[in-house]
Amino acid sequence: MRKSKEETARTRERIVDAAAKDFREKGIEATGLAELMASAGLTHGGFYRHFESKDQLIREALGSAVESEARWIASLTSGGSKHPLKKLVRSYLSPAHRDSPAGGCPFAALGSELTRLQEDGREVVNQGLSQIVALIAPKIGGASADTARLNALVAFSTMVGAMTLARIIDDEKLSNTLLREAASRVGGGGGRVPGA
Amino acid sequence: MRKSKEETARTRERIVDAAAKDFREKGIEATGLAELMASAGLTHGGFYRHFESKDQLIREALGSAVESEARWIASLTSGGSKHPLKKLVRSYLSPAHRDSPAGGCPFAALGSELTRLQEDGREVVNQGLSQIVALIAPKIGGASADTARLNALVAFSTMVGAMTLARIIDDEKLSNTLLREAASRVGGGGGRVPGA
DNA sequence: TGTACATCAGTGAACGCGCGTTCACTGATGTAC
DNA sequence: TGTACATCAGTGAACGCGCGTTCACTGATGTAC
Repeated sequence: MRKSKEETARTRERIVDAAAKDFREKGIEATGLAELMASAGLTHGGFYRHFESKDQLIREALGSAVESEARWIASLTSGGSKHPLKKLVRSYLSPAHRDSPAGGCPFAALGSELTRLQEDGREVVNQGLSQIVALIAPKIGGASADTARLNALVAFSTMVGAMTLARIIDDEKLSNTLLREAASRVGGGGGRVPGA
Repeated sequence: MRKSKEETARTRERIVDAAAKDFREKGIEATGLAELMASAGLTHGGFYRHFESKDQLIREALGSAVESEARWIASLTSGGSKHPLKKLVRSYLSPAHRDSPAGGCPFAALGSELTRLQEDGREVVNQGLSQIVALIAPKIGGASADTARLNALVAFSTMVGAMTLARIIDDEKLSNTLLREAASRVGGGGGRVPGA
């Protein structure tokens, strides 16, 4: 049953993608390898042909999730939009994002689990965070580049916290209101944004 | 080895307290019953004399953690303080709180795990959240009582998000700066607060 | 280009381990008279 | 108040189960000549 190099590479990618998705949906610890391999269309025995350990997969999956968030932010804030920050904030703090954590922000989906990561995983996540902050900073602005980065970090804190609480809150109306209000506080207020 | 009613009640409380602490420190799923009973000074076999299941303990421990946060907020914001909100925000967003999650805010310590709780646990946590918001609302103010509560909820979102990210961030200087900056954004800025 | 052999991706059973839960047992507490 | 018995908090061993990990095996791919 040996597979070609290309197919092997594609399989590996499929496992990382499934992990990035399952981890955000069910939590890292709560996701078993057998379950995860099944959602990549494989049996669990083959896992170790691709990875040394679950820890290694965690690192790669978190890296992938964080990178795809960065790409998502970059695509929303680039292009000739008049209000890139508003677009980003509204998209992030949308009910759609709240209701599908599997494809969304790993900081909101896994926040408290990320604080307990060991060194290697923390490094990946920290690098991703500073990348995200660097993308938001020029859109949010500030007296200096440092101030802009700090503004971006505080704004991102609000977005992560509001999304986490919006997912905890049972009352859907209150949850929606929180998202809307937090968005307006962070720079997503005012009129409609086309395509957001 | 039967114990008196009073001692039995104290033992039960000790288990709940240990759980409230261990859960916030290591995560709910990651904390085993044997480990938890040991930190209450018992062997694991006796657990089921006090609780029907781990799920029941989770509910009680979360209730306890959330209640003690409400008491903490109440004590900080009551009394004749001139700047009760500032006092609360600075205390919440302190490096001391960041460095000891075991005794701190369960929303910051367990945020993403709380989003995956089933019905009973969600209810406890939702009730606690609205209690906390009700305590902060009069201190933060707003055009109406509803607006004040919404302001409080958004402010709390920022606090939870900033604390979560501050715990993820490896660079201690940046982590401290985030806490300070988030505090000033939420109403904790300006000069010193005596006793905060 | 064709043949012979080594490699290795994927399968499915099995490993030890720690989990939540159950149980027989002990002996101090609580209760009935 | 004192005695006899039932209750039950806590212990420590054991349960089945699912976890991460390992392994023998299969057969298509890759390589050497």
